[in-house]
Amino acid sequence: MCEQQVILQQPLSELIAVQLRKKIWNKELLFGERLLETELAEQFDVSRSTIREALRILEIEELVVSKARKGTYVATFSEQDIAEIIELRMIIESRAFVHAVRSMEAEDFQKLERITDEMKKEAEQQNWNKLFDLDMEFHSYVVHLSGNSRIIKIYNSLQVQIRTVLMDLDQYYSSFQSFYDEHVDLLAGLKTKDVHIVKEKVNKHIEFVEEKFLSVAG
Amino acid sequence: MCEQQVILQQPLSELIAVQLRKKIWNKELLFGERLLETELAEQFDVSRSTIREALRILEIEELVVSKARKGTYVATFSEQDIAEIIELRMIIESRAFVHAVRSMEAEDFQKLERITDEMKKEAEQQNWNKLFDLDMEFHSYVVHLSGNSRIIKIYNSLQVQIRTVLMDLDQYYSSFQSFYDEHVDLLAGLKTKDVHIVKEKVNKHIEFVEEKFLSVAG
DNA sequence: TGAATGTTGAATGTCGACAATATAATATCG
DNA sequence: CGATATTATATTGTCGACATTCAACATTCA
Repeated sequence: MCEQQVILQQPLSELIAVQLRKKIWNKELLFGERLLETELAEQFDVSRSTIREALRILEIEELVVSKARKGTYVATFSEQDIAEIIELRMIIESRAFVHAVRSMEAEDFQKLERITDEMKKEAEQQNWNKLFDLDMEFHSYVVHLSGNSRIIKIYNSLQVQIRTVLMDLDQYYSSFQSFYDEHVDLLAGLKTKDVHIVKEKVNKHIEFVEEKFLSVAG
Repeated sequence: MCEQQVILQQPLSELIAVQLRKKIWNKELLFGERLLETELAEQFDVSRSTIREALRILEIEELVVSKARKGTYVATFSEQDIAEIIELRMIIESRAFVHAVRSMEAEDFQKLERITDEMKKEAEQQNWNKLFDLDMEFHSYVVHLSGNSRIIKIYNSLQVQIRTVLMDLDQYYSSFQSFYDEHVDLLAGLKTKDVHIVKEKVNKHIEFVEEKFLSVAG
């Protein structure tokens, strides 16, 4: 019962950043909404300095935009933004998948197979949230195989953005099955170990996601 | 004579970040050196909060590394790091140059020609600093043509890192002429408007820079 | 002697307050 | 009455101090 002193490994600001991210995903904070440091400080019961540092973290992820002496706002994603995100994703993933073809071993394939198996289950239960987590896990795993920490960092931020945009269409988005199929197809491509095929499948997959994207922005 | 109140458009932290960056480039701060917030605050005559925000900016550029409750250090660039930087640069630039082929117009070519002309002058005077500025300008210009603000942001950070590493070999680096020739060749490639040729020349150019890079790290 | 454990000093994390600036609301003038 | 100038308020930028944590050293005991 007693509220024990919590020992923090992470700075408080990072925890706040996580919470803010969730609030955006849950639409407790809306796109374009202004974020008042004072207000947030009171709400989370921390100082403004801590809030400021948390906002910087979100700014790196481009989830919020702040202008000097004007304030910080939850990002809005225009069609232009979405096009940019997709282009960047395409660049990183096509490189990563081609890279992966050369380096993937048995255990890597097992890992991806396990993920798609889970996807199948969640797709049947139409659990969009879990499905999306698995999608992120799938793609992250492949990107991580590249071993380039800078690219991985960029990709992580990018995924946060993608998730933010896609969370917007959870209720509209219904093709759970085809979402699963897409990943099975992608995995099958990797198994061929044929660079050309993989490249093609990755681009096709991203175009598939792109369609979903644009149905929101448009 | 009177020290007038300076009106700042930018936050102080950004100005501090610029100065810190220069200090690193000028080797007033060495790779791996620990940065004490208190010390820097006193040195720049600002508060620790301001220093902290400046360090976050440099952290995004991967010019410093900070570990929670441990401290922040000027980055060190291992061979692995340099390989990562080169890979990322290659990915971004090859895309950007191919993109540019389709969109470049007369004035863009004039701009690049003006830059290479200046490079020739500076190469003759063996002014490595200026030469490098022009190199950054040349490549930035092409990347900016892509119009993808996210990629541009990433590229800007990347260039800071590249510059940081290359500044290390100013005295060792002597092939000014070939550095200039490289860019002329690159520009000639663009003029052909042949995607295949451009791709090849970009990769060749980056390999050229890579050699210089690795001579430091190794 | 050496490993484990306290102790101390220094540096980061966090805080609340003040200063500078932008937005708004109001007043003034043509 | 509309447009501009002025004041007022709200919000970000900056500051210095306190709290917490880490690393190095000293101390104790096997």
